[in-house]
Amino acid sequence: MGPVSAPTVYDVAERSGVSIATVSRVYRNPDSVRAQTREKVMEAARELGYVPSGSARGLASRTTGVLGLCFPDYADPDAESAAAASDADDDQAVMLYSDQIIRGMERAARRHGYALLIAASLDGGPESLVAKVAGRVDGFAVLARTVPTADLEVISRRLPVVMLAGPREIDHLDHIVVANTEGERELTRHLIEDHGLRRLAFVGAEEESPDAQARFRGFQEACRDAGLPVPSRPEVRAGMMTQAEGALAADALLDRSEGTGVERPEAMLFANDQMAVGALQALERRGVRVPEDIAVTGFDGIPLSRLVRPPLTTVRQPIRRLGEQAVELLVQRLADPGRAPVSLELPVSVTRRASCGCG
Amino acid sequence: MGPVSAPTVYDVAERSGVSIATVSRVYRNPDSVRAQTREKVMEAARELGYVPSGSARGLASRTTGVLGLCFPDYADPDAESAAAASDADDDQAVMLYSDQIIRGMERAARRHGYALLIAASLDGGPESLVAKVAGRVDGFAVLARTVPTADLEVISRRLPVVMLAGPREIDHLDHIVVANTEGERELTRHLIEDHGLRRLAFVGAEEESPDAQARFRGFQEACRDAGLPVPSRPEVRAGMMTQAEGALAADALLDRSEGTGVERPEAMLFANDQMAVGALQALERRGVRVPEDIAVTGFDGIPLSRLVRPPLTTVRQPIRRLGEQAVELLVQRLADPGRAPVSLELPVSVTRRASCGCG
DNA sequence: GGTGCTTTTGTACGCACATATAAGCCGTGT
DNA sequence: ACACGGCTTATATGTGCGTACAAAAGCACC
Repeated sequence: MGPVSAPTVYDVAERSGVSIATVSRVYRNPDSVRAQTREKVMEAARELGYVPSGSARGLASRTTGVLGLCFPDYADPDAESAAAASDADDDQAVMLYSDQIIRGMERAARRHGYALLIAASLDGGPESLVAKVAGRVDGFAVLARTVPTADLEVISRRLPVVMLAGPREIDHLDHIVVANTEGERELTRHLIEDHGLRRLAFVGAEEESPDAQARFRGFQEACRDAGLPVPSRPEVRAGMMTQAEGALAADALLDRSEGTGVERPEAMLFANDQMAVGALQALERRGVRVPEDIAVTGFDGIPLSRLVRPPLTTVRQPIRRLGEQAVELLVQRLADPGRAPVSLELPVSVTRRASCGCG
Repeated sequence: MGPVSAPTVYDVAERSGVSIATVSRVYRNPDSVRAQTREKVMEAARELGYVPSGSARGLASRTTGVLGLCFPDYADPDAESAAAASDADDDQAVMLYSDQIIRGMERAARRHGYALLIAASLDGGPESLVAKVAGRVDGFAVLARTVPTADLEVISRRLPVVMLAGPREIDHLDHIVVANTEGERELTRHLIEDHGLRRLAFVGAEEESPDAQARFRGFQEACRDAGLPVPSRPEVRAGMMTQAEGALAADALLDRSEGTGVERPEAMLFANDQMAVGALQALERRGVRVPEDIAVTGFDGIPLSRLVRPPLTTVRQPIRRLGEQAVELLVQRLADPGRAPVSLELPVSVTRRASCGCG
């Protein structure tokens, strides 16, 4: 039958003829209760269908055993049928990214005995989802730009918060980024030095994406180091870092050179893999060969990047590690709330595949 | 500053000169408090860094606003460096599956104002992760075979539980499955009738996988319907439904026919996409062409299936939908605890691509 | 049977908030 | 002057469990 009014410690205590303290001990520290008593209690609990109330425990013990994650979900949660039915490509970028963080955090959390509470951020009144999460966890991670800084300011005074993959908006928070700039610089250097390419076009994204910005900086640095002209802004800016936008960007770049006398770029460097994959498709449609006619690169190292034809040269980003590290930082800070704020930069690595002309 | 001792309603009430009840109202039902009073309270809260305690709220209101998910994680959580560094392929099968459920549940949960608490199941004493989750949520979903039936029996008497993708172990629970048998039967029929294939080899998995079993039943039925010999067991059984195991299975099948005089099968039907993808790689390595020399099919319809060469004919399974439906069932049952147990079977659809000889 | 310990169990209070109920305020109508 | 009604806020109690401290029960030994 369905759930009935929930039994409490008192019910179990009464049924097994002990006090509530003993019932509590059986669950929190079984060894502190004589085996015989423990059995009595556990049997009564089984018979009654007793499950300890997490809320009551949390209240009494002042800890929840749960860590949280707030991430953005660009997809409209109401557009379910369309998205689910077609597994819309446009979703994949964000999805893969946050999914991997979730998985990384879940694993690391489990190692430390925590469960994971996740919520895509949503703007709202004083009762935003963020506040809800914040009240139910011992600490949590926030993907950049998902929670208003003002809210974070308040919340971070009450519990540990670690900021992921973005600018450090609040300087007393722990903070993790990946080496976007270094990675793109190294990738660009590879194209220039090892493949002798000169006319490079960087495809960025909306200005607000700090990742895309940092990667563009790396691109600039490599150009400068090589003595090439240093563009002050990306050649093209996509709106959403999706496959569709990547295809559009590639088309735009080619159109630009076909009509006019401008020479076609020798390489397109995309701010992420999704766009690069879309570009590969667009190029194939136009009969432009990769890498013979033009080199293409991405950034992130998502699984797709290895499976497309040609396999995509990219910069592998340890996304899952990002989630794991977030948990580690949270756990460490819970153990030592007083320590100085930590800022980590996770290393990335250039993955050379066929799309740039490598093996 | 690190987190300090958390301010409570009392602190906010005192600072803003109202009672704690008013503070509570401001958060739970802002409109029930005069705007002027509300502002006073909110400002005090901001100054103090007040965040309502989810535990206390849960206790007092007897609801948490959180739904849960228990799923299996076959990966060893301690093997972090190896797995994270290489993004091991072997992980992907499970990962994609549970990740999609997580995403589906998260979206649907958010639509209904819930957050999602996730935990990979872990055996343990009376304090297993499952119990922890159960105590902190208003209801939760369980992937088949992740929680001992005995535990579920107890927990389901206290709160709604919906069982996903597996046998209905407890008959008073809500339950969702996908049409595994029908899907594989239809797929097999397609190979037999439309491509004229006769020597079919089904690659299953460890016996305990109910999904693989159900799919094999569909395979059997199609063979029977077509008047072909009906195998009583899969041609090969993989251990883990991973790419690596799929490759091994493909090799095993080919080796078997090469050495001996046994004719090579005309088609390999894998119990899931991951194995099929691994098989494609193995076949390519051996110089066996797909679909000219042999047809290959999968099951699940993961994004990869469309990207591999050749694109994989498979059965699309609405995994994300599974998660969404789980939430819907939970929400409905929370609204009406008395209603009869629901059992859903989600439809699947055969996706014909090049790997079977289509298009 | 009593003594000095150790182990096991019980009592009582606190955790932070929700909410039912009561009280207060203010303007209106009698 | 007083009762009334609608709106706002305060008081008091309940929520289920953890735990310090106290009490009791074992237990070994004299």
